[in-house]
Amino acid sequence: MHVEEDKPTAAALSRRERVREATAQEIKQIARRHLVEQGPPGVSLRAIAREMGMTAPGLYRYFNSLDDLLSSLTADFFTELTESVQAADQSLPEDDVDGRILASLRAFRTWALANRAEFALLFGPPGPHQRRHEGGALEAGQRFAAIFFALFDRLLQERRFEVPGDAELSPVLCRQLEAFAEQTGFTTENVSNGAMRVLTSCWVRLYGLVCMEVFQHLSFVMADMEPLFEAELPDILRTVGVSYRAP
Amino acid sequence: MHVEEDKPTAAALSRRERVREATAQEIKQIARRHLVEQGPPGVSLRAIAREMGMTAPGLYRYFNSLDDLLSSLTADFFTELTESVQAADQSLPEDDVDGRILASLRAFRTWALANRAEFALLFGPPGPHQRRHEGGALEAGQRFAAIFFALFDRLLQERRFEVPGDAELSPVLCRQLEAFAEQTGFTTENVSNGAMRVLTSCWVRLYGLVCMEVFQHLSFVMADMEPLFEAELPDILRTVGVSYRAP
DNA sequence: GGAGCACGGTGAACGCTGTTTGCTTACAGT
DNA sequence: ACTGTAAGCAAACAGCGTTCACCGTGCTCC
Repeated sequence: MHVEEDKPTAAALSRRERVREATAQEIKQIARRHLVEQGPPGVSLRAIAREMGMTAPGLYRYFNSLDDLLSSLTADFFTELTESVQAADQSLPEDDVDGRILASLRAFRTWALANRAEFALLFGPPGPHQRRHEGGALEAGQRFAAIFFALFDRLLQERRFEVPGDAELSPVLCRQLEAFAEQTGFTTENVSNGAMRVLTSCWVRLYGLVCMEVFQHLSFVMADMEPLFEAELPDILRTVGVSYRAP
Repeated sequence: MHVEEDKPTAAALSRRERVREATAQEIKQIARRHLVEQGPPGVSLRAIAREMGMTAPGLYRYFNSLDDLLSSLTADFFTELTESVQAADQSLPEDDVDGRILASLRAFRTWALANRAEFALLFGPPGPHQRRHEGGALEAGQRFAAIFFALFDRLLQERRFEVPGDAELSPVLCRQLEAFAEQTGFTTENVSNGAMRVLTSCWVRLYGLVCMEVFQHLSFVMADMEPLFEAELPDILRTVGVSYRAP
C-alpha cells in the first residue's frame, strides 16, 4: 500500500475540506430523499442525523439551521433544473432554434414532474423559509431564467414575431416592464417593452401549465395532463413565431 | 329574568349544538389568523388552545386532527372565495355577460391577493395534508368551479367564439377532455371536446397568472403585477369572444 | 517531534409540537 | 331528581429545532 498523494482533482481543497464537503453532500442527499418521500415538513434534522449515525447538533457544523439546509437544497435544485433544461437545449444543433426551444420547454415540464417536491420548493408558495432567495438560490434562479432569456433573445434577433409597440401597452405596464428589463440586465436598447410583454406572457402560461399539473389541481378530473401540455405548446409558441413539432 | 325559549333561528339545533358550533367557529377563526400571520406551519393546536384559554386535547372534541382542521379551513376558504366571485358576478346585470366574466376574474385575483395564505392552501402544492379534498373541501371546490362553468356555458350558447372541432385535437387529448366533461357533469351533447379545450386553456392562464403573483415569483423583478394582469385579460378573453373593458 | 489549537461530534437540556389515555365536571333529557 | 353524555383537563409519550458545555482527534506551527 502506498500513501495516496494529493490528487490534482479538487485542486485547492485540503483533505479536511474534502471530507467536510462529502458529508455535507450526504446530508443534502438524505434530506432530499426525505423531501420527496414525505414532503417538505418531513425533512427533519434529527431524522437525517439518525440515518447518518450522527446526532442532530452535529449537523449544525454544516448548516446554520434547517431553513439553511432547505435554502441550500433549493439552490441545488435550481442548478439541477438548469442543467437539465440546458442539456435538452444543447442536444439539438445550434441553428435549430425552434427545436431547442421546444426541447427546453418539455425538459422543464419533465423535470418538474420527475421532481414534484423539489419543484414545489422552487416554484411553490413561499413558506416560512421565505428567504429562499438566499445563499446562492437567487443566483441559481437567475441562471435558470437566463436560459430562456437567451433563447428568447435569439427569437428577437431573428424577428420571428411582431413585437407590440409601446402605444399598445398601458403606461403603468410599461413602467413595470422597464423595471423588469433593468433588473434582468437587459438594456432598454436591446429589448423593447413589447418584447418583455410577450416573454412574460409565454412564461406565465408555461408556469401555470406546469404548476397545475405538478400540484395536481385537475387530477381528479383529468388523469393525464400531457396531451393538454402538448396542445398548449403550439398556441404558446405561435405567439413568438416558433413552429411546433410533435415530440 | 325569563327563561330563554327556543328561538326560531338555528331551527333544529339544540342549545348544546349551538355553543358547540360557536367554539368550533372560534377555533377556525383563530387558526386562520395564525395561518395568515405565520403561514401554514404556524398553525398549532396548542397555540390555538392557549389563546382560547383551553388545552390542546380539548380541541380534539371538535376536530380529529390538525390536518382535519386545515381541511375544514380549506373548505371554508373555497366557499368564501366562491361567494366573493359570485358577488362580483351578480353585481352586474344578468345580461351583461362580458362584464360579469370580467368582474369574476378580477374578483378571483383580488381575493387571492387579499388572502395569500388561504389561496396557497387552496391552490398551492398538496402538502402532507394531501387529502385536502376531504370533508366538504371537494364539494366546495366543485361549487367554485361551477361558477366559471356556468359563465362559460353562457358563452357557448351565444356562440361567442369558434369552437375547434375534434379534427384539430389529438385523439389522446380528446379522451382526457371527455373524461373531464364527464367528471364535471357536462354531457357530451352539451359541450364538445373543443369547448372543454378552450375552457381549460383559459383557466390555466388565469391560474398561472394569479399563482405567479401570489407566490411572488416575479416580485424581485416586477413590483406591481396588476398591469400585467390587466394586459393579459384581453388576450385571454379574446379567445372566448369576450370584449375587455378597463377596470 | 512535541505543543497548541481549531474543528467535528456528543450528551444533556429547553421549549415547542401532535396525539392518546383516563378522569372529572357540568349540563341535558327523561 | 337521576342518569347518561359530552366537554375539558392533567399527564404522558414521542418527536421536533436549537443551544450549550464538553471531549477527542487531527492538523499546524514552532
